[in-house]
Amino acid sequence: MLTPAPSATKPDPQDLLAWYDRHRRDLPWRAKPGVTADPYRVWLSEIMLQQTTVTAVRPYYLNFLERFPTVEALAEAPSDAVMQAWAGLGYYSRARNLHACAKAVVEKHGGLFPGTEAELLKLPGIGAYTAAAVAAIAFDQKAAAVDGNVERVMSRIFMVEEALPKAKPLIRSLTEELVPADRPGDFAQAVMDLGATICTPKRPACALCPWMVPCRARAEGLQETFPKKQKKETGQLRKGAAFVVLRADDTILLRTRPPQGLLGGMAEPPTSTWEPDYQPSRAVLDAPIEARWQRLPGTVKHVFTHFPLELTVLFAKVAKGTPAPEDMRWTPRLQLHEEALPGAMKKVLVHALGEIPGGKAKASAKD
DNA sequence: AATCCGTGGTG
DNA sequence: TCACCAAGGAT
Repeated sequence: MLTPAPSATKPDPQDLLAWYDRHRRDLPWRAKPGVTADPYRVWLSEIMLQQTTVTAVRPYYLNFLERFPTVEALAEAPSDAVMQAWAGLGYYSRARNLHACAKAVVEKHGGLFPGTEAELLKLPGIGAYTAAAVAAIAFDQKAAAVDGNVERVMSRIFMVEEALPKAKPLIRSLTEELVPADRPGDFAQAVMDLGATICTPKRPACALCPWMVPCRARAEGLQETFPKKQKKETGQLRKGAAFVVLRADDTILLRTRPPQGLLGGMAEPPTSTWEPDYQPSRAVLDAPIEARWQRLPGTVKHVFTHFPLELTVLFAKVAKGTPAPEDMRWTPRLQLHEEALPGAMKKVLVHALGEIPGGKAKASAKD
């Protein structure tokens, strides 16, 4: 051979499992060592953890478990209660699918989650990753759960030059070959713990890594350049107006967004359309109700996945008995915290009314 | 296959 | 400030 192989050593799953036994994170949805996990809790946590940090999920998970202790309880709950409990966590289609999935498990599977990847995959809100994760963690199936952590770890270990997402099939097959037959669930959680605590996106702690020796990227000093990714551009700023109406009986005008699309099924004060060239000076023309509108100083800014939003807030007081326009309703100000209000809309209400009693949105007045 | 979906933390 | 990212799925 004229050129030496980068590394002939293969990563040993047992080395990772030994590391996991000493350094595993203690998480509320994670069963104690040697104990088989409850499928309902594993599934619930996996849905919440999709594209969401452990820190953000923890309080929501505990609250959900208290309000909906079993899959039956969740299936029987009204949709409003589920959406309200999810409000603030983001990606609200997850909440709708979560509810639909609970109903399907009760109606089609007698209240017991199916134990194979293929059957799990048929349920709403469960894709390739979650099916494998639940199968491995809750049912000891030899399944490869490939999430963002695993993609990062594998792309570094094997120095995958192809960019994501094109590299997904290759990374999946590389992962499948490493899943051990004896502890597939622990292996899945071990790779994710490694990615979350050692093999981090920036400044990975390679010196502490159980797979430092076989890691090809580390051998080249190029670990931080993996995984390669396609760039995506940030969206254009959209502007609009939000209308906060306070009726004399201390109620606020709200509506529910359509079930599909952005913030689907969530509550909000009425707003104009959101467009790049929206003129706030003409916002009163879009008002849902006739009133003496007061344009509040400053704006509310919010960043969605694919575009930033800037809302001008208009405020009005109206007389008791004023009827709500079509498809809108009056909610007592003291019950706003029971509404399924996404973060952006909480910011709007806080901007106009001050802190929401029992709410937990942060104020954000600018300009 | 590429786009659409929230939010909060971080360097 | 800002780009990046976090236990992805549906269409």
